Amino acid sequence: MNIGEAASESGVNAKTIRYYESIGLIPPAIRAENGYRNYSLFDIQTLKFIQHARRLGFSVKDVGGLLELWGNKSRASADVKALALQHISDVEKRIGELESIRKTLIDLTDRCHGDDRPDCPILEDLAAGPDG
Amino acid sequence: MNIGEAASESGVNAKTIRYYESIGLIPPAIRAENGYRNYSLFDIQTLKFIQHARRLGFSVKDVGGLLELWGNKSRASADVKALALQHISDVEKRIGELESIRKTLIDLTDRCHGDDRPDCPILEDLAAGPDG
DNA sequence: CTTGACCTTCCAGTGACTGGAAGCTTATAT
DNA sequence: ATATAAGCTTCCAGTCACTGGAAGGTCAAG
Repeated sequence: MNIGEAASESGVNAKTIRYYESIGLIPPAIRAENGYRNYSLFDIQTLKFIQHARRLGFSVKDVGGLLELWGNKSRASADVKALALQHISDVEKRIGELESIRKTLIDLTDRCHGDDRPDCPILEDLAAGPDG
Repeated sequence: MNIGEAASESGVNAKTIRYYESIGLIPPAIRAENGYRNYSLFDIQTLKFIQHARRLGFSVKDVGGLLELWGNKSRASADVKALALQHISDVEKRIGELESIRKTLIDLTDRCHGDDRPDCPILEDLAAGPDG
């Protein structure tokens, strides 16, 4: 399977596949006689795994760790769970930050009349800061 | 005021201040005879404004727009409000995505026993995909 | 036999900084 | 006075995870 087909099968962009190879996330693809990369069904499976983990917000580095655990028959599920739990905690932290930002923004926009008059509490508060 | 003091007064890293100058977010600082950048209280105010807007997750480009509106006496508050409302919608979208990711991750980790046995639903589901 | 769709490599750009090197200037301690 | 440390300058490189584009080789269809 050429890289284009591998891309559409796995859902990972061809350019991204080459990129993953270049950073060592996946091993170098076997080449055909013409130099084209050749992918097996297992490679597609790996790419899909990567895609799913990335969609869940795992960093590429974390995905590397997950791939290793995935390929390692003797790994403990505790290792995987630890990585996932840490990621959940990161995600929750980020959600909390965004919620707080959202609250502030809604508060600001509620107080801005939003017409053609020039005075604007949003700008005033940005100038004054969170406590002003 | 030198850049170091401007940094601690405004809360914006000295390196970041130079960066903002280099990309044109702030005008080039006036220089002292020794070549050092010199900042006024108004500059500090501007840097604080930038810092607050960045903390609320506005992109640097958006901050540029806000700064313009802030400095433009004839601007309409509607313009500011529109920018803020768009940003709220972006933030909410991102929160939604993260919530969905969080749900999936919690579901996965709940089903992973997390001990020293090697079988792990997290890895299995990452391999199988969101529907598998 | 040519067109167009693939594939290859390599380089550059994105956003928003951050780190570090090399070389000034200034302030402090002795 | 001098040594040292802190602070300033510029410029280049690296981060993260791609993405776009140029220049060129290969392949299948009309």
